[in-house]
Amino acid sequence: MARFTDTYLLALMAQASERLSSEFHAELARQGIPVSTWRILATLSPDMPATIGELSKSCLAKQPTMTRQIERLEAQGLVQREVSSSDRRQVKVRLTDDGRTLAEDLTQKAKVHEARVIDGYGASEVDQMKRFFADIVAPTPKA
Amino acid sequence: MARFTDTYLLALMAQASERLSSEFHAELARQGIPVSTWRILATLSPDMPATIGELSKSCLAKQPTMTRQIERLEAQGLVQREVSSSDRRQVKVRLTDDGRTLAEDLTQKAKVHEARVIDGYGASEVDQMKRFFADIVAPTPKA
DNA sequence: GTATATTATATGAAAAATCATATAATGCAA
DNA sequence: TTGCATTATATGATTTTTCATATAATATAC
Repeated sequence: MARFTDTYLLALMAQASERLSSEFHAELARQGIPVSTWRILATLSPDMPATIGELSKSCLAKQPTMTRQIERLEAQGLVQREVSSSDRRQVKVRLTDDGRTLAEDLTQKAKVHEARVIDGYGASEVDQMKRFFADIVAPTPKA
Repeated sequence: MARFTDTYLLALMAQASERLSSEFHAELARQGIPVSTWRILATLSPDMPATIGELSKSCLAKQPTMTRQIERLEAQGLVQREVSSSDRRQVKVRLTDDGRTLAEDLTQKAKVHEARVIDGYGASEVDQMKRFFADIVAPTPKA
């Protein structure tokens, strides 16, 4: 009898995701950058402000965690926050110039890594995969 | 210009993985079971001992984290540990009867949830996906 | 408009994860 | 065998994350 997790889709998917990311995460570690910080910078790149709530969804963290991560990044001068004018409950987070510089460097490296990961799979296969994932994350309404 | 993370494969994959799992994780939460505990129980199911190192890889946690999670589960009577006879550095972790009972209940629910997630995709598409992920997790040696 | 419900973020207290390193068993070379 | 590198797990100190809940703004019903 095999392990349950050897055939359970969500376990395979989570492990595959982790595996594919791990080399890049090691590169981040060499630069002293936590994965959680990378996710925030990547989400705000190239210059796309987001609220705490949007960031917490996108970065797979709970809201209180995100509030505190943003506090840290703000203290490091990588992001700045500002109350949203349309809804004063919301906090809009955006990259500072320093943050943008770092984010551009990292996203560039991420693209290189992505190309290496993708290499070996067919372009159409990769495209199909991206659409599959993107549709799960933000489903296109069915007709 | 779109967000970097809207087209970055690894971000899409991680978010899709999280999204698909979230409903089941909510079910776990209702039973007061942390996701980290679920991952361990699932890995040891149906009755497959594993070492601390194997568990930490499978459950996406660092080794010191896994040591402490296993301490907690042992205190709860869900798993037991034993020094491996073949290599006395290793610790073999296995489900107790109570642990197995809980794990069987949860894996059953996970299968039901998986079926619901899969529903809507073609069987061959799902199969292709599983093979794709499984091959990333445990690559089959190339000829 | 007022009261009530809902939503977005913040925060204190507690739990968990992580880093760096220690300990101990094994493998390997000479 | 001895010595040295490697591997597996444990642990102290610290940082992060999380839970529960507070605060404040907005939406809704009346």
